Amino acid sequence: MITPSDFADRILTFYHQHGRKDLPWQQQPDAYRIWLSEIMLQQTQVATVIPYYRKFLSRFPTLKDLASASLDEVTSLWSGLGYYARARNLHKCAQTLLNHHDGEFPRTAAALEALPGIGKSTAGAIAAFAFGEAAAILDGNVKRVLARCFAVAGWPGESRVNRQLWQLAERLTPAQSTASYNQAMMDLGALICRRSKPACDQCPLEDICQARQLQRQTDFPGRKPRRERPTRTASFLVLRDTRGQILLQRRPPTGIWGALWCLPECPAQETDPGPWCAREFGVEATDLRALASLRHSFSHFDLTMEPLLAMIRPADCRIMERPDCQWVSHDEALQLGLPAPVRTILLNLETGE
DNA sequence: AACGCGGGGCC
DNA sequence: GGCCCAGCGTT
Repeated sequence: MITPSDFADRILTFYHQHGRKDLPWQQQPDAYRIWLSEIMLQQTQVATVIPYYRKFLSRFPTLKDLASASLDEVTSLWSGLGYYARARNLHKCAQTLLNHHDGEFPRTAAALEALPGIGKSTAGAIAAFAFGEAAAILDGNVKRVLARCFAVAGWPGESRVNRQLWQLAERLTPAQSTASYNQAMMDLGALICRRSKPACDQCPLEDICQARQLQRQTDFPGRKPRRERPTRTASFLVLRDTRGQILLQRRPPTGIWGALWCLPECPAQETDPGPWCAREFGVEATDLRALASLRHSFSHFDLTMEPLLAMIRPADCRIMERPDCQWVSHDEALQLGLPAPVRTILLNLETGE
């Protein structure tokens, strides 16, 4: 079995030869930029994150700017990136730092982990990249590299497997050059030790990788047990007044699309959306017309969305007075924090009529 | 159509 | 500590 120091040497050599050193958040690697990028990189690939990262940094150059922004503005910039709890936690974390930490990030992984949206791996990444702490990380890339190299069987979602991988990660992470090592492990997972078609001939661990010796690379890490995904259907109302304004409703603060602006969702059991509209919003919807339905998948169910276009009678246009609702123009709507499929429905409205 | 991806919240 | 929740992009 390879010694931790030989392992780290190989990874660091790989870093110097092939590691990514030109990512946007590596240019001025302060804690704010590292944190922002790490939160975005949870569940999301580098290529997707880059435009969002630039947008955020340009609108919120400092932690203070982010903390003093409204949640609405943060979710609006986050719109389309998914897992919106990350945006809520990002905003909350910025305010916590301003209010309780003198506007500074704590400098240890242990203290970082206490902040909203920062778990063990993200804490390790920030501590290592921003402050040089010898903290281990275990993101999806590192899990794949370690699971293959050491043939760790089982799905990392199982706590036994997760513990084993953390133990390996911590044992192998070097006390020096930790940031380069961590970056290299992520790069190795993302570029070489890919989920499918790993480029083993370019891997610095090729000769010691147990999965490769077994010719079973893609069996590691073990897959998440399959579960069937139910399908739900719901109608979403595009209520338009005579001036072409549209009614949007804010989602509850947590849960699906939490705190985002959405088209009013008419429950599936409502056979006739007209009366529901009258009860719920006190408006009379006329000229109901079905728009093209779309399928949207969540991690644990599929949603068939059936958009319904309806007119609001002129007399009803402004009777709507609810704090969770607003009438907006088409263009204003697109500026808000909308779930991706709602954005699609509104964009189709322009072209698809 | 499957798969992969970190963390929070609840019990 | 175990279980559920969550939204995209990629393959």
